[in-house]
Amino acid sequence: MREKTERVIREWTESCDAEVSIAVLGGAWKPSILSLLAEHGVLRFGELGRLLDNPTARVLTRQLRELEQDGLVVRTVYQQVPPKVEYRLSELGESAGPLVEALTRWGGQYAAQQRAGVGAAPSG
Amino acid sequence: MREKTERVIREWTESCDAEVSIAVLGGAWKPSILSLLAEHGVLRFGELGRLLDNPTARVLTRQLRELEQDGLVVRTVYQQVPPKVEYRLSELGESAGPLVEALTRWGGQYAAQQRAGVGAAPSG
DNA sequence: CGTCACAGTATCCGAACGGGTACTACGTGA
DNA sequence: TCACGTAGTACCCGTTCGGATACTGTGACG
Repeated sequence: MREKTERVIREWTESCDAEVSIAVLGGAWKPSILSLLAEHGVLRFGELGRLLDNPTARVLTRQLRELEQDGLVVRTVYQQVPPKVEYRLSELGESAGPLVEALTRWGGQYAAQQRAGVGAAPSG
Repeated sequence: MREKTERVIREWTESCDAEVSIAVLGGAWKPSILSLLAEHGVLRFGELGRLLDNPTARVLTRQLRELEQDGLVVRTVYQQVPPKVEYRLSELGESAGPLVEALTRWGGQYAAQQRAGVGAAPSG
């Protein structure tokens, strides 16, 4: 587990468990990474980068490492050249699937509503 | 809508709608604020502070303002002394209820599992 | 010998965020 | 006259985060 995740679990009372979810899922690209792995099963580092919007290797690496430390993804290194590294969901990562879907659904509705209705909704 | 929320909606492709949810819900205390407002209906600034773990007024104010700008909470000021300000959920804020619950549930399970099983789970 | 593919690492930067302390407005009541 | 209560605001600080750029290791290929 990441130090940050551990700190959040320790310092927030149990009434704030949602903070834990956000600590784990709330990094750039993380929900997308989880969705893609849920969809494709196994993906290599480069494939993930291409399926996302080409984040810098620095950023993608960090997100994947954090997800790995938090136990959501499994990283498999094949000792060969050129390097080959595969990522897939752990059981814990799979358990987050419905939550990521819920985030996606609500976020999509919210975005659509805001795009359409900023100050325009005739509510009376 | 906050500038940040707007930027997230603009800059992330629709496949990453979950980022929008996290942009809106992902601030210190925000899920807790929404839960409390869902439970109590209406709460004053000071009541919220006491029900949470007494965040500084600075922090609580900012979270509430952001939630207000993002359209999740409604702020009502009563012109009287000493001041009285009430917060309640908007319809949009209520629509986030199930999502916050899902975050809380998964986060709680995750935290419990990590507290119990860090390196201890006998899986074989 | 140089180049390519792949999966990173090293270093740096600016913005954003949480949080701490001090201060404010204003009518009431001792 | 002074403190009280409420709901903040102003100012500052340290950390974290996303991101840009440059560099690395290594075997195969030409």
